[in-house]
Amino acid sequence: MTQAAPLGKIESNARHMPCHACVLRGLEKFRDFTPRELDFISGFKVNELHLPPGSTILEEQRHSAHLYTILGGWAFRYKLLEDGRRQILNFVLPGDLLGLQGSLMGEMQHSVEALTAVRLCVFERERLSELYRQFPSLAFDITWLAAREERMLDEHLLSVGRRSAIERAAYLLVFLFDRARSLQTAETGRILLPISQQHVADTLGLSIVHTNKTLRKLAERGLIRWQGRACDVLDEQGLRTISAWHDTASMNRPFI
Amino acid sequence: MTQAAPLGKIESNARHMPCHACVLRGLEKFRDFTPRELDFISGFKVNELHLPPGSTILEEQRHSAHLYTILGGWAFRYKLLEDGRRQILNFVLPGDLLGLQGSLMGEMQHSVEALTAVRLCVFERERLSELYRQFPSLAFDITWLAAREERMLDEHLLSVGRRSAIERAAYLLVFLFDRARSLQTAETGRILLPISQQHVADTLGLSIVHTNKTLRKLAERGLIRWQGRACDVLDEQGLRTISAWHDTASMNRPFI
DNA sequence: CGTCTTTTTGACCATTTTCAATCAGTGTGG
DNA sequence: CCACACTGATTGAAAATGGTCAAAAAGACG
Repeated sequence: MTQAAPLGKIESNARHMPCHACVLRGLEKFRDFTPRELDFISGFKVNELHLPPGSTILEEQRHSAHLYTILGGWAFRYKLLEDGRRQILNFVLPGDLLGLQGSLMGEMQHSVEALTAVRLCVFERERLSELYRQFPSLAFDITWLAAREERMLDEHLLSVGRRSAIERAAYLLVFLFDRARSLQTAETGRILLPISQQHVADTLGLSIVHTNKTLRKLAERGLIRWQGRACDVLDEQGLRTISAWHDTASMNRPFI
Repeated sequence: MTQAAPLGKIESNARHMPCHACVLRGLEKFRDFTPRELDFISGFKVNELHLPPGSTILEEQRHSAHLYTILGGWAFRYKLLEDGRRQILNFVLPGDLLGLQGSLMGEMQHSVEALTAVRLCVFERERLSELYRQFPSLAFDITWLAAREERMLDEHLLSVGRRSAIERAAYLLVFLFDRARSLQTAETGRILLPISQQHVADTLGLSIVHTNKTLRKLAERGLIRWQGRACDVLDEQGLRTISAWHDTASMNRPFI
Protein backbone atom coordinates (compact mmCIF):
# COMPACT_ATOMS: atom_id res chain seq x y z
CA MET A 1 0.00 0.00 0.00
CA THR A 2 2.86 2.37 0.60
CA GLN A 3 4.34 2.72 -2.80
CA ALA A 4 7.64 4.47 -3.17
CA ALA A 5 6.92 8.01 -4.24
CA PRO A 6 7.66 8.58 -7.91
CA LEU A 7 9.32 11.88 -8.57
CA GLY A 8 8.30 14.50 -11.13
CA LYS A 9 5.05 14.52 -13.01
CA ILE A 10 4.01 11.31 -14.60
CA GLU A 11 1.33 12.40 -16.97
CA SER A 12 1.79 9.39 -19.14
CA ASN A 13 -1.32 8.73 -21.13
CA ALA A 14 -0.27 5.23 -20.44
CA ARG A 15 -1.46 2.49 -22.74
CA HIS A 16 -5.17 2.14 -22.48
CA MET A 17 -5.45 -1.12 -20.66
CA PRO A 18 -8.74 -2.80 -21.65
CA CYS A 19 -11.18 -3.00 -18.81
CA HIS A 20 -11.48 -6.75 -19.16
CA ALA A 21 -7.93 -6.99 -17.96
CA CYS A 22 -8.33 -4.43 -15.19
CA VAL A 23 -6.42 -5.43 -12.08
CA LEU A 24 -9.37 -4.62 -9.90
CA ARG A 25 -11.72 -6.95 -11.75
CA GLY A 26 -9.98 -9.92 -10.24
CA LEU A 27 -10.56 -8.97 -6.62
CA GLU A 28 -13.40 -10.94 -5.20
CA LYS A 29 -14.66 -7.83 -3.51
CA PHE A 30 -16.05 -6.54 -6.79
CA ARG A 31 -19.08 -7.87 -8.51
CA ASP A 32 -18.76 -9.53 -11.89
CA PHE A 33 -19.75 -7.58 -14.95
CA THR A 34 -21.31 -8.93 -18.09
CA PRO A 35 -19.31 -8.71 -21.32
CA ARG A 36 -21.70 -6.06 -22.59
CA GLU A 37 -21.18 -3.95 -19.49
CA LEU A 38 -17.44 -4.31 -19.82
CA ASP A 39 -17.53 -3.25 -23.45
CA PHE A 40 -19.48 -0.15 -22.61
CA ILE A 41 -17.19 0.75 -19.75
CA SER A 42 -14.18 0.29 -22.00
CA GLY A 43 -15.64 2.84 -24.36
CA PHE A 44 -16.61 5.13 -21.53
CA LYS A 45 -13.01 5.23 -20.39
CA VAL A 46 -11.10 7.92 -22.21
CA ASN A 47 -7.74 7.76 -20.58
CA GLU A 48 -5.57 6.49 -17.80
CA LEU A 49 -3.67 8.96 -15.63
CA HIS A 50 -0.71 8.49 -13.34
CA LEU A 51 -0.07 11.16 -10.75
CA PRO A 52 2.61 11.56 -8.09
CA PRO A 53 1.85 11.91 -4.37
CA GLY A 54 0.59 15.31 -3.37
CA SER A 55 -1.08 16.01 -6.72
CA THR A 56 -4.40 17.77 -6.66
CA ILE A 57 -6.82 15.50 -8.48
CA LEU A 58 -9.91 17.66 -8.14
CA GLU A 59 -10.31 21.14 -6.73
CA GLU A 60 -13.17 22.81 -4.91
CA GLN A 61 -15.12 25.35 -6.96
CA ARG A 62 -13.71 24.03 -10.20
CA HIS A 63 -15.74 22.36 -12.88
CA SER A 64 -14.33 19.05 -13.84
CA ALA A 65 -15.08 17.52 -17.19
CA HIS A 66 -14.25 14.12 -15.86
CA LEU A 67 -15.16 11.34 -13.56
CA TYR A 68 -12.46 9.13 -12.17
CA THR A 69 -12.11 5.68 -10.75
CA ILE A 70 -9.03 5.05 -8.69
CA LEU A 71 -7.16 2.02 -9.97
CA GLY A 72 -4.23 2.17 -7.61
CA GLY A 73 -2.93 4.26 -4.73
CA TRP A 74 -4.63 6.34 -2.05
CA ALA A 75 -6.09 9.83 -2.08
CA PHE A 76 -8.26 11.90 0.23
CA ARG A 77 -11.18 14.26 -0.10
CA TYR A 78 -11.10 17.45 1.97
CA LYS A 79 -12.57 20.89 2.46
CA LEU A 80 -10.94 24.07 3.69
CA LEU A 81 -12.28 26.93 5.75
CA GLU A 82 -11.24 30.36 4.57
CA ASP A 83 -8.56 30.71 7.21
CA GLY A 84 -6.95 27.45 6.20
CA ARG A 85 -8.41 24.99 8.68
CA ARG A 86 -8.69 21.70 6.83
CA GLN A 87 -11.12 18.86 7.32
CA ILE A 88 -10.45 15.56 5.62
CA LEU A 89 -13.80 14.07 4.67
CA ASN A 90 -12.81 10.60 3.60
CA PHE A 91 -10.07 8.59 2.02
CA VAL A 92 -10.24 7.29 -1.51
CA LEU A 93 -9.00 3.80 -2.29
CA PRO A 94 -8.86 1.66 -5.42
CA GLY A 95 -12.29 1.08 -6.88
CA ASP A 96 -13.70 4.33 -5.56
CA LEU A 97 -15.40 6.82 -7.83
CA LEU A 98 -14.36 10.47 -7.81
CA GLY A 99 -16.09 13.55 -9.12
CA LEU A 100 -19.67 12.37 -9.18
CA GLN A 101 -20.84 15.39 -7.19
CA GLY A 102 -19.14 17.67 -9.63
CA SER A 103 -20.64 15.81 -12.57
CA LEU A 104 -24.15 16.04 -11.26
CA MET A 105 -24.12 19.49 -9.80
CA GLY A 106 -21.55 21.40 -11.73
CA GLU A 107 -19.03 22.77 -9.34
CA MET A 108 -16.92 20.59 -7.06
CA GLN A 109 -17.65 21.18 -3.41
CA HIS A 110 -14.48 19.58 -2.13
CA SER A 111 -10.93 18.92 -3.26
CA VAL A 112 -9.11 15.64 -3.70
CA GLU A 113 -5.40 15.14 -3.22
CA ALA A 114 -3.25 12.11 -3.95
CA LEU A 115 -1.69 10.59 -0.85
CA THR A 116 0.52 8.15 -2.70
CA ALA A 117 1.28 7.80 -6.39
CA VAL A 118 -2.06 7.22 -7.98
CA ARG A 119 -3.42 5.55 -11.10
CA LEU A 120 -6.73 6.88 -12.36
CA CYS A 121 -9.20 5.72 -14.92
CA VAL A 122 -10.72 8.77 -16.63
CA PHE A 123 -14.32 8.85 -17.81
CA GLU A 124 -16.13 11.44 -19.87
CA ARG A 125 -18.69 13.21 -17.78
CA GLU A 126 -20.81 13.84 -20.87
CA ARG A 127 -21.49 10.20 -21.40
CA LEU A 128 -22.86 9.62 -17.93
CA SER A 129 -26.42 10.13 -19.08
CA GLU A 130 -25.82 7.67 -21.86
CA LEU A 131 -24.74 5.18 -19.23
CA TYR A 132 -27.96 5.81 -17.36
CA ARG A 133 -30.01 5.30 -20.49
CA GLN A 134 -28.32 2.18 -21.73
CA PHE A 135 -27.11 0.41 -18.63
CA PRO A 136 -29.52 0.59 -15.74
CA SER A 137 -27.40 -1.95 -13.93
CA LEU A 138 -24.39 0.36 -14.04
CA ALA A 139 -26.53 3.34 -13.09
CA PHE A 140 -27.64 1.32 -10.11
CA ASP A 141 -24.02 0.64 -9.23
CA ILE A 142 -23.20 4.32 -9.28
CA THR A 143 -26.04 5.01 -6.90
CA TRP A 144 -24.81 2.14 -4.78
CA LEU A 145 -21.39 3.73 -4.57
CA ALA A 146 -22.91 7.07 -3.64
CA ALA A 147 -24.94 5.42 -0.89
CA ARG A 148 -21.84 3.67 0.37
CA GLU A 149 -19.97 6.96 0.55
CA GLU A 150 -22.86 8.40 2.48
CA ARG A 151 -22.71 5.52 4.91
CA MET A 152 -19.02 6.10 5.51
CA LEU A 153 -19.64 9.79 6.08
CA ASP A 154 -22.42 9.03 8.55
CA GLU A 155 -20.11 6.83 10.53
CA HIS A 156 -17.33 9.38 10.37
CA LEU A 157 -19.63 12.13 11.54
CA LEU A 158 -20.70 10.03 14.49
CA SER A 159 -17.04 9.63 15.29
CA VAL A 160 -16.04 13.26 15.10
CA GLY A 161 -19.17 14.44 16.84
CA ARG A 162 -19.46 11.96 19.64
CA ARG A 163 -16.37 9.85 20.18
CA SER A 164 -13.47 10.90 22.44
CA ALA A 165 -10.05 11.50 20.89
CA ILE A 166 -8.77 8.02 21.54
CA GLU A 167 -11.96 6.37 20.36
CA ARG A 168 -11.89 8.41 17.19
CA ALA A 169 -8.30 7.56 16.47
CA ALA A 170 -8.89 3.86 17.06
CA TYR A 171 -11.98 3.93 14.91
CA LEU A 172 -10.27 5.67 12.02
CA LEU A 173 -7.34 3.30 11.98
CA VAL A 174 -9.43 0.13 11.95
CA PHE A 175 -11.68 1.66 9.37
CA LEU A 176 -8.78 2.33 7.04
CA PHE A 177 -7.12 -0.97 7.86
CA ASP A 178 -10.32 -2.77 6.98
CA ARG A 179 -10.75 -0.97 3.72
CA ALA A 180 -7.15 -1.60 2.75
CA ARG A 181 -7.42 -5.26 3.62
CA SER A 182 -10.55 -5.77 1.61
CA LEU A 183 -8.55 -4.83 -1.47
CA GLN A 184 -5.67 -7.08 -0.68
CA THR A 185 -4.36 -9.52 -3.23
CA ALA A 186 -2.15 -12.52 -2.61
CA GLU A 187 1.07 -10.57 -3.13
CA THR A 188 0.18 -7.61 -0.97
CA GLY A 189 2.45 -7.74 2.04
CA ARG A 190 1.92 -6.16 5.44
CA ILE A 191 -0.69 -3.43 5.26
CA LEU A 192 0.68 0.01 6.08
CA LEU A 193 -1.62 3.02 6.06
CA PRO A 194 0.16 5.71 4.03
CA ILE A 195 -0.86 8.67 6.16
CA SER A 196 0.90 11.19 8.38
CA GLN A 197 -0.27 12.27 11.80
CA GLN A 198 -1.29 15.55 10.23
CA HIS A 199 -3.74 13.63 8.05
CA VAL A 200 -5.08 11.83 11.07
CA ALA A 201 -5.49 15.12 12.91
CA ASP A 202 -7.34 16.72 10.01
CA THR A 203 -9.58 13.70 9.69
CA LEU A 204 -10.45 13.51 13.35
CA GLY A 205 -10.92 17.22 13.85
CA LEU A 206 -8.12 17.39 16.43
CA SER A 207 -4.92 19.41 16.69
CA ILE A 208 -1.74 17.76 15.53
CA VAL A 209 -0.27 17.86 19.02
CA HIS A 210 -3.19 16.19 20.67
CA THR A 211 -3.36 13.68 17.86
CA ASN A 212 0.24 12.80 18.46
CA LYS A 213 -0.35 12.28 22.16
CA THR A 214 -3.37 10.14 21.41
CA LEU A 215 -1.58 7.98 18.87
CA ARG A 216 1.27 7.68 21.32
CA LYS A 217 -1.11 6.11 23.81
CA LEU A 218 -2.30 3.62 21.24
CA ALA A 219 1.32 2.82 20.43
CA GLU A 220 2.22 2.35 24.09
CA ARG A 221 -0.57 -0.15 24.43
CA GLY A 222 0.92 -2.03 21.51
CA LEU A 223 -1.99 -1.44 19.17
CA ILE A 224 -0.17 0.45 16.45
CA ARG A 225 3.32 1.53 15.46
CA TRP A 226 4.34 4.57 13.46
CA GLN A 227 6.56 3.48 10.60
CA GLY A 228 8.22 6.19 8.61
CA ARG A 229 5.28 8.11 7.24
CA ALA A 230 2.84 5.31 7.58
CA CYS A 231 0.88 3.58 10.31
CA ASP A 232 1.21 -0.08 11.05
CA VAL A 233 -1.81 -1.67 12.72
CA LEU A 234 -0.63 -4.30 15.17
CA ASP A 235 -3.77 -5.18 17.07
CA GLU A 236 -6.90 -4.75 15.04
CA GLN A 237 -9.13 -6.29 17.66
CA GLY A 238 -7.75 -4.02 20.34
CA LEU A 239 -8.56 -0.98 18.26
CA ARG A 240 -12.04 -2.26 17.59
CA THR A 241 -12.67 -2.62 21.29
CA ILE A 242 -11.57 0.91 22.07
CA SER A 243 -13.61 2.40 19.27
CA ALA A 244 -16.82 0.55 20.02
CA TRP A 245 -16.83 -0.63 16.44
CA HIS A 246 -19.82 -2.60 15.35
CA ASP A 247 -19.36 -4.97 12.50
CA THR A 248 -21.13 -4.09 9.33
CA ALA A 249 -21.84 -7.09 7.20
CA SER A 250 -19.89 -6.45 4.04
CA MET A 251 -21.14 -7.48 0.67
CA ASN A 252 -19.87 -7.56 -2.85
CA ARG A 253 -19.63 -4.14 -4.32
CA PRO A 254 -19.68 -2.83 -7.83
CA PHE A 255 -17.20 -0.50 -9.39
CA ILE A 256 -17.11 1.11 -12.78
CA MET B 1 -43.25 24.70 9.79
CA THR B 2 -44.14 24.05 13.40
CA GLN B 3 -47.34 22.11 13.15
CA ALA B 4 -49.31 21.43 16.27
CA ALA B 5 -48.53 17.93 17.46
CA PRO B 6 -51.28 15.45 16.66
CA LEU B 7 -51.85 12.98 19.45
CA GLY B 8 -52.08 9.20 19.12
CA LYS B 9 -51.17 7.20 16.06
CA ILE B 10 -52.42 8.48 12.78
CA GLU B 11 -51.88 5.55 10.52
CA SER B 12 -54.48 6.72 8.12
CA ASN B 13 -53.89 5.17 4.74
CA ALA B 14 -55.12 8.48 3.65
CA ARG B 15 -56.59 8.84 0.23
CA HIS B 16 -53.95 8.21 -2.34
CA MET B 17 -53.46 11.68 -3.69
CA PRO B 18 -52.35 11.42 -7.31
CA CYS B 19 -48.80 12.61 -7.82
CA HIS B 20 -49.91 15.10 -10.44
CA ALA B 21 -51.62 17.00 -7.69
CA CYS B 22 -48.76 16.66 -5.19
CA VAL B 23 -48.29 19.82 -3.18
CA LEU B 24 -44.58 19.71 -3.73
CA ARG B 25 -44.87 19.68 -7.49
CA GLY B 26 -45.87 23.26 -7.47
CA LEU B 27 -42.79 24.59 -5.74
CA GLU B 28 -40.44 26.10 -8.20
CA LYS B 29 -37.56 24.46 -6.43
CA PHE B 30 -38.44 21.15 -8.00
CA ARG B 31 -37.86 20.22 -11.59
CA ASP B 32 -40.83 19.51 -13.81
CA PHE B 33 -41.63 15.92 -14.61
CA THR B 34 -43.04 14.59 -17.84
CA PRO B 35 -46.51 13.05 -17.77
CA ARG B 36 -44.95 9.63 -18.32
CA GLU B 37 -42.68 10.09 -15.37
CA LEU B 38 -45.56 11.21 -13.23
CA ASP B 39 -47.61 8.21 -14.22
CA PHE B 40 -44.85 5.85 -13.31
CA ILE B 41 -44.25 7.55 -9.99
CA SER B 42 -47.95 7.39 -9.23
CA GLY B 43 -47.81 3.65 -9.69
CA PHE B 44 -44.60 3.36 -7.72
CA LYS B 45 -46.29 4.98 -4.77
CA VAL B 46 -48.06 2.42 -2.66
CA ASN B 47 -49.31 4.48 0.20
CA GLU B 48 -49.31 7.70 2.11
CA LEU B 49 -48.47 7.71 5.81
CA HIS B 50 -49.10 10.27 8.50
CA LEU B 51 -47.04 10.02 11.67
CA PRO B 52 -47.00 12.09 14.86
CA PRO B 53 -43.89 13.87 16.16
CA GLY B 54 -41.39 11.56 17.79
CA SER B 55 -42.30 8.55 15.65
CA THR B 56 -39.47 6.35 14.51
CA ILE B 57 -39.68 6.26 10.75
CA LEU B 58 -36.71 3.99 10.12
CA GLU B 59 -34.52 2.14 12.55
CA GLU B 60 -30.86 1.19 12.46
CA GLN B 61 -30.17 -2.48 11.78
CA ARG B 62 -33.68 -3.07 10.54
CA HIS B 63 -34.57 -4.01 7.03
CA SER B 64 -37.12 -1.73 5.55
CA ALA B 65 -39.27 -2.82 2.66
CA HIS B 66 -39.91 0.76 1.76
CA LEU B 67 -38.51 3.96 0.45
CA TYR B 68 -40.08 7.21 1.54
CA THR B 69 -40.34 10.72 0.30
CA ILE B 70 -41.26 13.31 2.88
CA LEU B 71 -44.25 15.31 1.76
CA GLY B 72 -44.64 17.46 4.82
CA GLY B 73 -43.01 17.99 8.19
CA TRP B 74 -39.47 17.61 9.48
CA ALA B 75 -37.50 14.56 10.59
CA PHE B 76 -33.87 13.80 11.38
CA ARG B 77 -31.41 11.00 10.71
CA TYR B 78 -29.19 9.91 13.58
CA LYS B 79 -26.87 7.23 14.87
CA LEU B 80 -26.27 6.06 18.42
CA LEU B 81 -23.16 4.80 20.14
CA GLU B 82 -23.70 1.82 22.39
CA ASP B 83 -23.67 3.91 25.54
CA GLY B 84 -26.37 6.18 24.21
CA ARG B 85 -24.40 9.11 22.83
CA ARG B 86 -26.37 10.37 19.87
CA GLN B 87 -25.19 12.10 16.72
CA ILE B 88 -27.73 13.71 14.45
CA LEU B 89 -26.48 13.31 10.88
CA ASN B 90 -28.85 15.53 9.00
CA PHE B 91 -32.37 16.84 8.94
CA VAL B 92 -34.99 15.63 6.52
CA LEU B 93 -37.36 18.11 4.91
CA PRO B 94 -40.14 17.86 2.35
CA GLY B 95 -38.93 16.44 -0.93
CA ASP B 96 -36.14 14.41 0.67
CA LEU B 97 -35.81 10.72 0.04
CA LEU B 98 -35.48 8.29 2.95
CA GLY B 99 -34.28 4.72 3.10
CA LEU B 100 -32.19 4.56 -0.05
CA GLN B 101 -29.20 3.17 1.85
CA GLY B 102 -31.37 0.47 3.30
CA SER B 103 -32.83 -0.32 -0.09
CA LEU B 104 -29.47 -0.69 -1.73
CA MET B 105 -27.55 -2.37 1.01
CA GLY B 106 -30.08 -4.25 3.03
CA GLU B 107 -29.81 -3.11 6.59
CA MET B 108 -30.34 0.48 7.67
CA GLN B 109 -27.23 2.06 9.12
CA HIS B 110 -29.00 4.89 10.81
CA SER B 111 -32.38 5.71 12.30
CA VAL B 112 -34.86 8.39 11.36
CA GLU B 113 -37.23 10.10 13.76
CA ALA B 114 -40.05 12.52 13.06
CA LEU B 115 -39.48 15.97 14.53
CA THR B 116 -42.94 17.29 13.73
CA ALA B 117 -46.01 15.54 12.45
CA VAL B 118 -44.95 14.08 9.17
CA ARG B 119 -46.57 13.05 5.90
CA LEU B 120 -44.78 10.36 3.93
CA CYS B 121 -45.12 8.99 0.47
CA VAL B 122 -44.36 5.27 0.53
CA PHE B 123 -42.65 3.48 -2.35
CA GLU B 124 -42.06 -0.21 -2.88
CA ARG B 125 -38.38 -0.99 -2.62
CA GLU B 126 -38.82 -3.93 -4.99
CA ARG B 127 -39.74 -1.72 -7.87
CA LEU B 128 -36.64 0.43 -7.64
CA SER B 129 -34.80 -1.66 -10.21
CA GLU B 130 -37.78 -1.32 -12.50
CA LEU B 131 -37.47 2.42 -12.15
CA TYR B 132 -33.82 2.18 -13.11
CA ARG B 133 -34.66 0.09 -16.14
CA GLN B 134 -37.52 2.15 -17.42
CA PHE B 135 -36.78 5.68 -16.33
CA PRO B 136 -33.12 6.61 -16.60
CA SER B 137 -34.09 10.19 -15.92
CA LEU B 138 -35.58 9.27 -12.56
CA ALA B 139 -32.64 7.01 -11.79
CA PHE B 140 -30.45 9.99 -12.44
CA ASP B 141 -32.54 12.05 -10.05
CA ILE B 142 -32.10 9.51 -7.30
CA THR B 143 -28.37 9.64 -7.77
CA TRP B 144 -28.60 13.40 -7.75
CA LEU B 145 -30.36 13.31 -4.41
CA ALA B 146 -27.74 10.95 -3.01
CA ALA B 147 -24.99 13.27 -4.18
CA ARG B 148 -26.76 16.21 -2.61
CA GLU B 149 -27.00 14.40 0.71
CA GLU B 150 -23.30 13.67 0.48
CA ARG B 151 -22.59 17.34 -0.11
CA MET B 152 -24.57 18.31 2.97
CA LEU B 153 -22.72 15.73 5.02
CA ASP B 154 -19.36 16.99 3.78
CA GLU B 155 -20.23 20.48 4.86
CA HIS B 156 -21.53 19.27 8.18
CA LEU B 157 -18.39 17.26 8.81
CA LEU B 158 -16.27 20.32 8.11
CA SER B 159 -18.38 22.13 10.65
CA VAL B 160 -18.16 19.59 13.43
CA GLY B 161 -14.50 18.88 12.80
CA ARG B 162 -13.13 22.36 12.32
CA ARG B 163 -15.50 25.12 13.34
CA SER B 164 -15.71 26.51 16.88
CA ALA B 165 -18.89 26.08 18.86
CA ILE B 166 -20.34 29.43 17.91
CA GLU B 167 -19.41 29.07 14.25
CA ARG B 168 -21.01 25.65 14.16
CA ALA B 169 -24.19 26.84 15.75
CA ALA B 170 -24.45 29.79 13.40
CA TYR B 171 -23.74 27.58 10.43
CA LEU B 172 -26.36 25.02 11.38
CA LEU B 173 -29.06 27.58 11.90
CA VAL B 174 -28.57 29.33 8.57
CA PHE B 175 -28.30 25.99 6.87
CA LEU B 176 -31.67 24.92 8.22
CA PHE B 177 -33.20 28.31 7.70
CA ASP B 178 -32.10 28.25 4.09
CA ARG B 179 -33.48 24.81 3.49
CA ALA B 180 -36.76 25.71 5.08
CA ARG B 181 -37.05 28.89 3.09
CA SER B 182 -36.38 27.19 -0.21
CA LEU B 183 -39.55 25.17 0.38
CA GLN B 184 -41.63 28.12 1.28
CA THR B 185 -44.91 28.81 -0.43
CA ALA B 186 -46.84 32.02 -0.49
CA GLU B 187 -48.88 31.18 2.58
CA THR B 188 -46.02 30.04 4.76
CA GLY B 189 -45.57 32.58 7.49
CA ARG B 190 -42.53 33.29 9.60
CA ILE B 191 -40.06 30.41 9.42
CA LEU B 192 -39.48 28.71 12.75
CA LEU B 193 -37.05 25.82 13.01
CA PRO B 194 -38.87 23.08 14.94
CA ILE B 195 -35.90 21.86 16.96
CA SER B 196 -34.91 21.81 20.62
CA GLN B 197 -31.50 22.76 21.96
CA GLN B 198 -30.91 19.07 22.56
CA HIS B 199 -31.24 18.51 18.83
CA VAL B 200 -28.81 21.31 18.15
CA ALA B 201 -26.36 19.84 20.65
CA ASP B 202 -26.58 16.37 19.13
CA THR B 203 -26.11 17.80 15.66
CA LEU B 204 -23.11 19.91 16.54
CA GLY B 205 -21.41 17.32 18.70
CA LEU B 206 -21.57 19.54 21.78
CA SER B 207 -23.00 19.07 25.26
CA ILE B 208 -26.42 20.48 25.90
CA VAL B 209 -25.05 22.92 28.45
CA HIS B 210 -22.43 24.36 26.19
CA THR B 211 -24.90 24.48 23.36
CA ASN B 212 -27.23 26.51 25.50
CA LYS B 213 -24.50 28.99 26.39
CA THR B 214 -23.53 29.28 22.76
CA LEU B 215 -27.07 29.86 21.56
CA ARG B 216 -27.46 32.36 24.35
CA LYS B 217 -24.61 34.37 22.89
CA LEU B 218 -26.25 34.35 19.47
CA ALA B 219 -29.49 35.46 21.08
CA GLU B 220 -27.79 38.27 23.00
CA ARG B 221 -26.37 39.57 19.76
CA GLY B 222 -29.87 39.63 18.38
CA LEU B 223 -29.28 36.96 15.76
CA ILE B 224 -31.81 34.42 16.94
CA ARG B 225 -34.55 33.98 19.50
CA TRP B 226 -35.72 30.82 21.14
CA GLN B 227 -39.47 30.52 20.77
CA GLY B 228 -41.14 27.76 22.70
CA ARG B 229 -39.58 24.66 21.25
CA ALA B 230 -38.44 26.26 18.07
CA CYS B 231 -35.77 28.65 16.89
CA ASP B 232 -36.52 31.93 15.22
CA VAL B 233 -33.79 33.28 12.95
CA LEU B 234 -33.70 37.06 13.22
CA ASP B 235 -30.53 37.98 11.40
CA GLU B 236 -29.62 35.58 8.68
CA GLN B 237 -26.76 37.67 7.40
CA GLY B 238 -25.26 37.98 10.84
CA LEU B 239 -25.26 34.22 11.22
CA ARG B 240 -23.66 33.79 7.83
CA THR B 241 -20.85 36.11 8.78
CA ILE B 242 -20.08 34.27 11.98
CA SER B 243 -20.13 30.90 10.30
CA ALA B 244 -17.94 31.84 7.35
CA TRP B 245 -20.67 30.56 5.08
CA HIS B 246 -19.93 30.50 1.42
CA ASP B 247 -22.81 30.65 -0.90
CA THR B 248 -23.48 27.60 -2.93
CA ALA B 249 -25.28 28.33 -6.13
CA SER B 250 -28.53 26.51 -5.80
CA MET B 251 -30.20 24.91 -8.74
CA ASN B 252 -33.45 23.20 -9.48
CA ARG B 253 -33.62 19.85 -7.88
CA PRO B 254 -35.59 16.73 -8.64
CA PHE B 255 -37.66 14.74 -6.24
CA ILE B 256 -39.53 11.51 -6.68
C1' DC C 1 26.59 14.94 6.03
C1' DG C 2 23.19 18.69 6.00
C1' DT C 3 18.46 19.99 5.21
C1' DC C 4 13.80 19.41 5.57
C1' DT C 5 9.77 17.27 7.26
C1' DT C 6 7.39 14.83 10.74
C1' DT C 7 7.06 13.25 15.32
C1' DT C 8 7.52 14.13 20.31
C1' DT C 9 7.48 16.68 24.65
C1' DG C 10 6.52 20.03 28.23
C1' DA C 11 4.19 23.94 30.02
C1' DC C 12 0.35 26.70 30.02
C1' DC C 13 -4.14 28.23 28.28
C1' DA C 14 -8.99 27.77 26.39
C1' DT C 15 -12.83 25.42 25.36
C1' DT C 16 -16.07 22.19 26.52
C1' DT C 17 -17.97 18.79 29.78
C1' DT C 18 -20.06 17.36 34.02
C1' DC C 19 -22.68 18.03 38.00
C1' DA C 20 -26.18 20.22 40.36
C1' DA C 21 -29.72 23.23 40.70
C1' DT C 22 -33.08 26.61 39.34
C1' DC C 23 -36.33 28.68 36.16
C1' DA C 24 -39.84 28.97 32.52
C1' DG C 25 -43.33 27.35 29.48
C1' DT C 26 -46.93 23.91 28.45
C1' DG C 27 -50.25 20.84 29.32
C1' DT C 28 -53.35 18.40 32.66
C1' DG C 29 -56.71 17.61 36.02
C1' DG C 30 -59.50 19.56 39.49
C1' DC D 1 -58.91 29.62 36.48
C1' DC D 2 -55.31 27.56 39.53
C1' DA D 3 -52.07 23.93 41.45
C1' DC D 4 -49.12 20.22 39.79
C1' DA D 5 -46.19 17.62 36.75
C1' DC D 6 -43.14 17.74 32.96
C1' DT D 7 -40.05 18.88 29.71
C1' DG D 8 -36.78 21.98 28.05
C1' DA D 9 -33.92 26.19 28.91
C1' DT D 10 -30.56 28.52 32.02
C1' DT D 11 -26.83 29.17 35.26
C1' DG D 12 -22.68 28.66 38.14
C1' DA D 13 -18.73 26.18 39.57
C1' DA D 14 -15.31 22.58 39.27
C1' DA D 15 -12.96 19.20 36.34
C1' DA D 16 -11.41 17.34 32.08
C1' DT D 17 -10.37 17.29 27.45
C1' DG D 18 -8.12 19.29 23.92
C1' DG D 19 -5.56 23.49 21.92
C1' DT D 20 -1.50 26.65 21.43
C1' DC D 21 3.28 27.81 21.71
C1' DA D 22 7.91 26.68 21.57
C1' DA D 23 11.51 23.65 20.97
C1' DA D 24 13.88 19.35 20.74
C1' DA D 25 14.40 14.75 18.69
C1' DA D 26 14.10 11.51 15.05
C1' DG D 27 13.73 10.16 10.51
C1' DA D 28 13.71 10.73 5.54
C1' DC D 29 16.03 12.34 1.50
C1' DG D 30 19.23 14.10 -1.44
